Amino acid sequence: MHDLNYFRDHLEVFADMAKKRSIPLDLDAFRKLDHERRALITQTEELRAKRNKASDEIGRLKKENLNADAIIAEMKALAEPIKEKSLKTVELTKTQEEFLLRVPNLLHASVPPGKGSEDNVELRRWGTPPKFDFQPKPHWEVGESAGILDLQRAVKIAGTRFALYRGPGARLERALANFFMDVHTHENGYTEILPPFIVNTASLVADGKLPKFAGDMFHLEGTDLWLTTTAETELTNLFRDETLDASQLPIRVCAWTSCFRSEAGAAGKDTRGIKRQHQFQKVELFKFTHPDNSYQELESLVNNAEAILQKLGIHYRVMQLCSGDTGFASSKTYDIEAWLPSTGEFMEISSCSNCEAFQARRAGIRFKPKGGGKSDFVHTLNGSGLAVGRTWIAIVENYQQADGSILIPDVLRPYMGIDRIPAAK
RNA sequence: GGAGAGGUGACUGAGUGGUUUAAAGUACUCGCCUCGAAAGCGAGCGUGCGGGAAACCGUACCGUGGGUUCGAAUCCCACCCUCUCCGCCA
Repeated sequence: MHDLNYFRDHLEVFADMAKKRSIPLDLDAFRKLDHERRALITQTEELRAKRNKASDEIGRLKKENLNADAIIAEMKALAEPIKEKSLKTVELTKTQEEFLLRVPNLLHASVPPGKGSEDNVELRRWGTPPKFDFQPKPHWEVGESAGILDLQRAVKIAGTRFALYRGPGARLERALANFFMDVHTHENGYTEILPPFIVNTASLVADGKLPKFAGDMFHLEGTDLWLTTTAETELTNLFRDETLDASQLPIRVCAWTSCFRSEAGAAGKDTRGIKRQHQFQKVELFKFTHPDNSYQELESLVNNAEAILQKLGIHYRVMQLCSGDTGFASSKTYDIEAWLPSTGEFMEISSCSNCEAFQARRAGIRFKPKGGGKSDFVHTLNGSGLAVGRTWIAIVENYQQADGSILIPDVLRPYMGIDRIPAAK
């Protein structure tokens, strides 16, 4: 969310942002509402001031055993208009907040213009695609024939867009998660967090998921609770309504969680295989930083995520998202995309963003500057390090062999206990 | 799930209807004192919103939301959370 005073005084900045993101933003409606609201507040507070003064007077008169009936009668008449005006004020304030909660973050100056993913800019590539002397198969075929992926039974148990892994397939998912967490905690300086996988409404508003994206989540009926769509939500809310000390920054945390997405509106997209699921595992990287160096921290965050793919030996590219493709809460986002030989295309496997103070303001996460002075909002950064299920896909596709077996990359062998997943059980 | 106790500023903690703007202490910041420090003394010390060029003024906030009243931290109702005990349970 944006600071109300800044928003009001810089409407042209926000009009420009809306244009770059190709979203509608009715600033005239805001202007009118804001004007009306402020006029009403002034009126209400004048009446209240009058009443407060009279109440003091009544108290004084009563103390001295003097008659106060005349003033009391006068104030009684004031009660109704005060109530009426303050109710209207609350209503207008709510409308205004609702409006502001739906305004996306401002974009960093370096974000390239563009409408959608087709306008994202490729920054660099690492490695090369593996060479096959046969036609590489898609992951669901490799997985099903090796007996490590069972989509039919997953449908029976839960429904479409769910997966069931078996034997070394299940072990591979667990091995990847452990490997990621070990690298980030031992080599990259992140502290491991194991948070709840269910979050309340307040946490989602603070994170920026609500009110706008309620349709993308699973809501637990009759409660204030939702299944988490990403550990970003839990990690953002670690320090909600807390003031940190500047000397503590940056704080780097990571978490392995299950994530749940209803994928409403994704009908027909990625229906084959396990690329787009209602439930998947992800290792999330998260930083709370001083505003002065959040962009340096964004670069190292991306590098931390890239390091995983390098260790696994998977060919990838890093994209900078254009203005139209940058997420609601983000000022600047890099995507990492892993190579899939079956389609000859890259697949998003990580998304790393600097949200600047956008989430911190919603969540009330401040820091006290070193030399003292007024506290300010931290910057929050998040990124996948990496999506576990999609890395599973990348491993299975890139390391498949002509006989249907799957080689295990060296770094994963200690976690798997085997160097190859055999073709048949 | 049941019973009891409790939720007040960064922290401790007073405050059961009004002449007061939440007492006091601790911590913190500044000043005086000192060669320097401690102690002592003096002052400051919340957030949002509205008005104002500013100084500043006004207003709201004592878990949350309603209600009673001319006036609520204080009285009433509902809910949430924490602690203790019991029950259940991986």
